[in-house]
Amino acid sequence: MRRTSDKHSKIIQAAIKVFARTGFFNARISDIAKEAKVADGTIYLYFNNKYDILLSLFEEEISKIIVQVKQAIEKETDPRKMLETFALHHLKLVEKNEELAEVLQMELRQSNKFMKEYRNTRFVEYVDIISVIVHKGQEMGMFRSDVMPGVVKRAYFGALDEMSRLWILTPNPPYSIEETAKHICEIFLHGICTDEARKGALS
Amino acid sequence: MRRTSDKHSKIIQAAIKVFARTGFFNARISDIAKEAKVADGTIYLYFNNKYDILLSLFEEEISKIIVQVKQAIEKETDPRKMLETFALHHLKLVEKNEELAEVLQMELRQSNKFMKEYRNTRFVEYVDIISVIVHKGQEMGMFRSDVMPGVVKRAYFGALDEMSRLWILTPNPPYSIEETAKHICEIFLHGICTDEARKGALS
DNA sequence: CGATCATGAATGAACGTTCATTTTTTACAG
DNA sequence: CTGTAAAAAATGAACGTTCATTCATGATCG
Repeated sequence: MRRTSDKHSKIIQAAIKVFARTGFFNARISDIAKEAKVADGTIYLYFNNKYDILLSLFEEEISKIIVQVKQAIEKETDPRKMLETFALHHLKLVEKNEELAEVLQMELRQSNKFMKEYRNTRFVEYVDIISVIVHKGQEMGMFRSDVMPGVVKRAYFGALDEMSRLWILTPNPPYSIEETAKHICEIFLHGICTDEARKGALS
Repeated sequence: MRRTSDKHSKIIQAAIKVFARTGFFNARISDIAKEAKVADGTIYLYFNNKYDILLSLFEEEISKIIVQVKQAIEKETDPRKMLETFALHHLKLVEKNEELAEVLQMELRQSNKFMKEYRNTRFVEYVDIISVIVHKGQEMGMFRSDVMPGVVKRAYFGALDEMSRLWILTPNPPYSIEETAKHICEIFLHGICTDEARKGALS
């Protein structure tokens, strides 16, 4: 195995750039090769095909993210704080690595082919971080026991990911990442109703 | 203009089927032609190119949806009920027209390029239905004035759309559409915290 | 020097789009 | 109502480009 140059990750990093710029289908292998400063053929020494690059990219990068988020969350004891930490981390990715965020968000979902036929366990693992937190909060009597962790995890993830889109798509976003993370977490924790409305007529 | 057969919409409907099945980039014009029972060349009498089909599809179908949702919401007076109605409508699309739901969902994310270029106003109009409701609720003193409608609309939409994915991806979904719509709305209205946690330490 | 790694030109299949030809519709005169 | 000719609509085979992938050759390493 090449060690000194580590072509494998050079290619992955190049692919992130190119996929983010042009999208998976419009990306040429030759573009990735050029970006990675290797020959076209070299890519096929490290990956089976174009799709395999996308797959590996996803596996490797999301694994790193999962580790980081889990570490950050372990530092907290309050499930509410944990949820906020998750939100912050999720949104911060746009700031830290916009190209990766774009690829993870846009390209990986261009077709449900990816989600369907390839049992996407890594992705599930990521979203399950949320449901574990929710469950913990329920055990502590802090979160309502009638909310379904399986729904909350998707809703929370979906809400955050949609916000990510905003930053990816708009040049100068109207909200800061930190305030938005807090805001969304706050909404999920306490809802948008006023206390008066809360007491009043049924939901 | 041909009236009796209306090739335009026949092609659009065929495209929805084919795009849903294979995704935009893997879809062949010849597939759409076959599905619509027209010749390949005929498609180019009605659309400029492949991309134009996607664009038209998007515009036309989302316009119909907007009209329907707005009508349903106008019947309600309570903003909380309006939010629930929106959720129900959004999720119901998977039931009513799964293929369209799939296309709208993945192509929306996929073609962020097209969001950028075309300033996708129809989509914005759809999501703005939510922010209008939130604003109304705030004016009525029913929703907290410190929540930002611009964030809530995205979060709510994102949460719902992520749930849609569940039904599109999983053969036999664990939750019913109606209960999920209610559940998500309920979470956004009141939050997941218990009353005890609410009173306790800060958020 | 044998083995491993890298190269990039050549290959071949795929597919969006065009356009010469055919079919259908329309208009209208007898 | 019928015949007919121009216009409009539809067809699908052919074109030409684009690229993923391969592999014979060359470079580098141990």
